Amino acid sequence: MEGESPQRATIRDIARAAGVSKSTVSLVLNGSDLVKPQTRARVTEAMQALGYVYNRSAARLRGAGNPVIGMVINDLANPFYTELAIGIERGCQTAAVVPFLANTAESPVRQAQVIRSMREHGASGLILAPALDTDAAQLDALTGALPVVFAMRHPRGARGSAVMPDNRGGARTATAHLIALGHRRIAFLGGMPGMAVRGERQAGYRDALRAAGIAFDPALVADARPTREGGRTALAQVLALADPPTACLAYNDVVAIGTLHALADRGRVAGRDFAVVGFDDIAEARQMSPPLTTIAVNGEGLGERAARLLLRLIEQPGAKDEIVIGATQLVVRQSCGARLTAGAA
Amino acid sequence: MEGESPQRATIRDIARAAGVSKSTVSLVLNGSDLVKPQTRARVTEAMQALGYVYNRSAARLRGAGNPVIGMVINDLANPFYTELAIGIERGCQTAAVVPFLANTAESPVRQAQVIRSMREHGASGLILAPALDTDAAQLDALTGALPVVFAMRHPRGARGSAVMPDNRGGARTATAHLIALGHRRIAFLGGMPGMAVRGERQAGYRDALRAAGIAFDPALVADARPTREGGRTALAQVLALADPPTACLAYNDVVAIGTLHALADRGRVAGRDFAVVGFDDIAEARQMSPPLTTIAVNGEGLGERAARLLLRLIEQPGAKDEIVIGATQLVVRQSCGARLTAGAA
DNA sequence: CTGAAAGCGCTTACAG
DNA sequence: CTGAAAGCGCTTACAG
Repeated sequence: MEGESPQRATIRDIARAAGVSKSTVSLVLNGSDLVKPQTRARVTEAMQALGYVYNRSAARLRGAGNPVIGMVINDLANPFYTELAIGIERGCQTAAVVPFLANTAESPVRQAQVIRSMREHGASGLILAPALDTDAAQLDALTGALPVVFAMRHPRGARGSAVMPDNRGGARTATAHLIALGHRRIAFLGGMPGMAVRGERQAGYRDALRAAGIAFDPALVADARPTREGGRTALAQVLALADPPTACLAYNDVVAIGTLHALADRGRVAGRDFAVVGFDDIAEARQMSPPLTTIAVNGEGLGERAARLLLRLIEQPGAKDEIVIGATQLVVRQSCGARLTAGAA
Repeated sequence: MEGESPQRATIRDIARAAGVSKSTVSLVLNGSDLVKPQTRARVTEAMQALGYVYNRSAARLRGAGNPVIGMVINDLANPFYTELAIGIERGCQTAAVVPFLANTAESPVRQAQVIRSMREHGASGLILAPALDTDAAQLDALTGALPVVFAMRHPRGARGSAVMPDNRGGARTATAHLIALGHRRIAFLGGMPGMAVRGERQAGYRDALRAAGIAFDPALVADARPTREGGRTALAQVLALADPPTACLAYNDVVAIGTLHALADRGRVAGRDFAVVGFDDIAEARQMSPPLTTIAVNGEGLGERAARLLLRLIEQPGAKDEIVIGATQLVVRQSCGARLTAGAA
């Protein structure tokens, strides 16, 4: 039954065993209907008996078979990017392609290495959540003629498609929500200058302020690394102000969660003593105490769309690059104090 | 400069351009010192000019070059497994190998598919954090003669190496810590019956109870999915007891974090009103409010060791399988109330 | 429906 | 030090 051969069985081994030619075996492998059912059965049996496993690399060398793609993620330790990666992987499943994974940890140097490596390993396309400070020109040189779709960030000037959420619109909605709740001094917390995504979210924040006739106060934006720790320090910074804010929009959920913890440390409760709204809606957001109000971006969905887009680009070499902007949605939970304030209003 | 050719340049293109033979190009590619420096320079220039990228698949077909490996993860959405994956990926970097990634989401069916797929794509070995209810015999058939190293769970009877933490010892230490703090009624929260890792951790918990002469009370163990949500429900279950516990050991950190949130919801503060200890020490644990006392397992380190072990197994086909058990360490923070109780004692 | 032949991009002896 | 030749496991026309 098992008959595990020492060497991996090849197409010619099974041809010999089934008493047919290599071509015939290849035909059944590819599901051709040129093969007589009886022959096909003999071949299939032989494959079972010899424990045959198809060699896709050999097929690909000859120019056939499913592609392999590379996913290059800037920060897998951030739950949002994990969700993105899960979505990409799922998008690949349906097409029976298997993705390479690399985590660059925001290092452009590492990023260059892995892109090179993935190309050498035969990746037919790349999904790239680019590292901070990625140089567009260098990237173009690296990716060559390969289809690439950027996720979340699109390095200015780089060639390629992209899928990202409506950062500006989402931030505008979130801020408007806070304003509707009666807040006038609203901080923008976390993220570092130069982060493109943060720039967009901050623009949405200012849009909403302007629409409500609230002057933008630079003292209310606190830079910090986009981590839980960053959220803590950013909150501390604005709370120390002479005229502190009563609410904040966080750069992302991880930062927002940091602020929630920092609030708890001070014995203040989010949603009652201070309003916080996040961005991303990672799985964790719903689980917090109090549950985090946030802008849902659907990271898995974005990942899946990126995968599908890339697969299409690979299939149709002439296809033009595309930018897809995913819709966002305000998810009201408790950290913004909506119910309380709404009830009081 | 750029000269991106329509077709990918091959070794013979660059041979022609440099005025040498294919063999010579191959030699410089592999860093042989049989090539005159001047010749090497000419070849290297030609590679630059033609934008040559090495085709590792072709090399591997011929039996050379670095391997590619597959990492198959049961639950990438759990931060612990993300850390494991990051470690694996890092372990691969040093050896210049690139890993395939698949997330099985605990589905043995999906797991079988991806293993097959990765073999077809030429993976020379597998790191497997197996899905629940993985059938050892079926798995053995799937992995064939391939080196495999299991991470975290080793399906009973399956062939392969493994790297996992000292679950029993860690749980024993954690429980003993709680006992030393004065607790007598200590719950074991989360995880489902049949999970191997949970069995080990629970055994350690009972070891410590026995050593302290505390009778094991089955009412104090609450099954629940190993998620934040599971942690909430498990805590609710034991708190509803007539004679509720004053402390708990959670199956893992994610569960522990769920209990922390559930406590906060009830206006109780962990470490003062109730002691909680987790298991894994994911990055998040330190960030909680209050910070989570837990058993550090070093997920990234485990992943890195798994990668190294696999690489060694691939390199030395004769090598025997190995089981490596990683040491664990109690990290005392605040959720166990150590300082308070210790001060009071 | 099936077989013989060429070739994908490399590496590896084997000669020179 | 460098070149000609065979072969890794497949697929693809091309004949029969």
